[in-house]
Order: sequence, then C-alpha cells, then structure tokens
Amino acid sequence: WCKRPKTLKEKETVAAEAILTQRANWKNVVLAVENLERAGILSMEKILTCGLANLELLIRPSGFYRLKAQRLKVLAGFIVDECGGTEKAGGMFTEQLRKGLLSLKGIGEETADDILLYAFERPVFVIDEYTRRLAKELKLTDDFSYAHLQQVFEQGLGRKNYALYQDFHALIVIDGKVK
DNA sequence: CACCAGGCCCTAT
DNA sequence: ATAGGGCATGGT
Repeated sequence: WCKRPKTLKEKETVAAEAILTQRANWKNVVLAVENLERAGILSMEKILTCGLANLELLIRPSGFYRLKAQRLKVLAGFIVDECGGTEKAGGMFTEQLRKGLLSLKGIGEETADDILLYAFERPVFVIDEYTRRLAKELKLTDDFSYAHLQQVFEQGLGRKNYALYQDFHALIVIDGKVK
C-alpha cells in the first residue's frame, strides 16, 4: 500500500489487501485488486453481498483464493454488521476492535494490526516479515515474539501517531523489497 | 522446472 | 507449548 489511505474506499481496499497479501507475492495481490475494482466489489458492503463463487474467481491470482474469499466475507460481516461500517467503527476502542478482529477465523495479529493501522487509523505498529528481518539484522532485541517486537518499535518511535507508524512501516517494506 | 511470497489454522506430539 | 502440513497462484 505504501501510501496513506485517505478516502473510505482506499481504507476498505487496504483492509481487503491485508487478507489478500497473506503469504502472497504483492504483484499477485495487485492483480486480484484490479479484478475487484473492475467488478465494482471494492467495498465491505459489496464483498458481503456478492456471491462467494464470484468472489473466489476475482481474487484467484492472490493464491489460497478459497480460504481468502471466506476470510474476506468474515471480515466484511464483522465490519458491516458488528461495527456498523468502517466509519462507525471510529467510535469503538482500539482494544475492543482488535479483540473482535482476532476472534475472526483467518485474521491473526499481523492482519488485525494492518487493518487497525491503515483502515481505522489507530496507532498500532504492524509486525510483519520485513519488520522481523530488520529487527534481526539490527539486533534490536533477542525476543522476536510479536508482542515484544511491537513494543520495541512503538517505544522507539516515541509518539503514538498513526501517520508516523504508517510511513515508518512503509519504509521498512520498501527497504526490505530492495533486498 | 524448481522455489518463493508482507499468514493463519489445525493436528499430532 | 511447539513443530509440521495444508492452503494455490503467478513471479523470477
């Protein structure tokens, strides 16, 4: 994503990408998103109401497409039905939202935090493969568990600011891709 | 033609 | 608690 999502559509797109990118080449995620865009299914409401078989077909390039179609449905159901939509969820506490996301099948810590940071603009630092590698190379710590790494980065960055976290994480990903 | 990519769940020790 | 297998496609 590499850019701050501003519009509602951009935020919901990123939420979908959080699932599509699970163990997938980013180029393939782009193909899947382009398909969704063409079909006009780039919103939580449309994902919730469109046919499962159709959704599977559209996101096929991203791999694990049957699992991911289910996961998208579950996520959309949570956001639309439980939260009253992406906008309405703004009134919920971050911890409550995180617990809710983590209770969904197919959404683990990284995916949940991706959604919290980019779709809900909560100051939650995302720990992914690239972040983990960076922490290892720089020997920032010897405890590479998710919770501890997250605490290390959040402490290190000082201010709890979602835009700062978005930009910093994007830079880690860009740097990681250069290899 | 192999091997891999920004996870996560389930099962068997 | 923790290691290992399954999920699936297109890129390199």
